[in-house]
Amino acid sequence: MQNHLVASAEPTHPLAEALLDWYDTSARTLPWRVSPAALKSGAVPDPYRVWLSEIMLQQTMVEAVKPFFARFTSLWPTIEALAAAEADDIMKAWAGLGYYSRARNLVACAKVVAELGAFPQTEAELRKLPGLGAYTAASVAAIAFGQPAAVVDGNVERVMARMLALPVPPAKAKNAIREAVAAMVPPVRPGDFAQAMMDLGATVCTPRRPACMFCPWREPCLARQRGEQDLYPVKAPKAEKPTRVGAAFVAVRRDGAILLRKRAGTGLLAGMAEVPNSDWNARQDGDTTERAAPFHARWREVGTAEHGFTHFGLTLKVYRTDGVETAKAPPGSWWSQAAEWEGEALPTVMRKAIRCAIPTAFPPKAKGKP
DNA sequence: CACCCGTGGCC
DNA sequence: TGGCCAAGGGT
Repeated sequence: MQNHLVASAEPTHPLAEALLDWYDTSARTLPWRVSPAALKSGAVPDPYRVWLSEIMLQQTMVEAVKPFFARFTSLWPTIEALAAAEADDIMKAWAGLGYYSRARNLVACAKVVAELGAFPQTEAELRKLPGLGAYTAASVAAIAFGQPAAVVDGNVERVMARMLALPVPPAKAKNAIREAVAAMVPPVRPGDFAQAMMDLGATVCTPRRPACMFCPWREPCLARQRGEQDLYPVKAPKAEKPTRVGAAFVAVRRDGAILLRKRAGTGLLAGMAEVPNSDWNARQDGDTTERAAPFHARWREVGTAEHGFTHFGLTLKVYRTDGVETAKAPPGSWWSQAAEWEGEALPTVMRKAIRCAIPTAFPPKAKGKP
């Protein structure tokens, strides 16, 4: 029932026409994308890959997603395979990508879809699935199923803020933006149109120094006409970001294993692994955090680990003790051998803390030029 | 609607 | 170097 090839009597908006022409020659090649040429030749997108990529791309840059997408599709090539997987294995594979509720919703969504037998194909039905909000439901409907849905993400907001010279932050004009986009969605190639808007925002209409000379919309763009493209989108005032402090405890057994435990199922880093640690408070008077140690031992302070979360910064005092006996492992915890650390569901802040205590753990990836 | 929820790259 | 930013969703 996919209607990628279903024509319509409605005309395509001139701006959509120009954008699709630009997309035909300028589309990015992405592992989860069916190229416009392939699509025209009859290739059909895999809804599973479209959905998985859209979830991973939420608030996450393309380059960060690529290795995770490759890993996931290798481990779980289909939605049925993913639905049958152990949730813990999925959390482990997600470790490092951030926003871990996405991974929990991914598991829940996979089970629902596997039960249904297939993804629903309409925006309204997709919207009911866990982890699919307005953006993702529209994007899957458009890209995977050829539905004329209005896809509005951060890229589209920025593009439209400049097109319309919006005098307010895009978040304050969501309805106006969605309506403006909906009026442009073409009756054919709505999925390409959505991806073209996002490619335009990502490669031409960029947050800083937009490359207006290469933009298919440089003539109609109101901000560009005024030479004020750098003034948009209007920024919302930023909220203050407090700093919290806490303590983390790296217990090293005589064979080199370290003590880990699992975080609570809700809230920050829900369901992820951690080294034992104190509460993270706004202020710490003295070193009372040391009382949060998992057991009594000679804890040496070995340094601090800094980490920035979305809405607060964290400074963790890191303590280490060595030569621990196995009998001292508290219930709910487990000993993890060095060879297993990379595979644990450890978020980045915990990897930093462990690296602080054990410098050979989690070596930074070599990425610089030789 | 305001707030919560990660991470790494960039200038 | 630190603030800003990137294909949002849930509550």
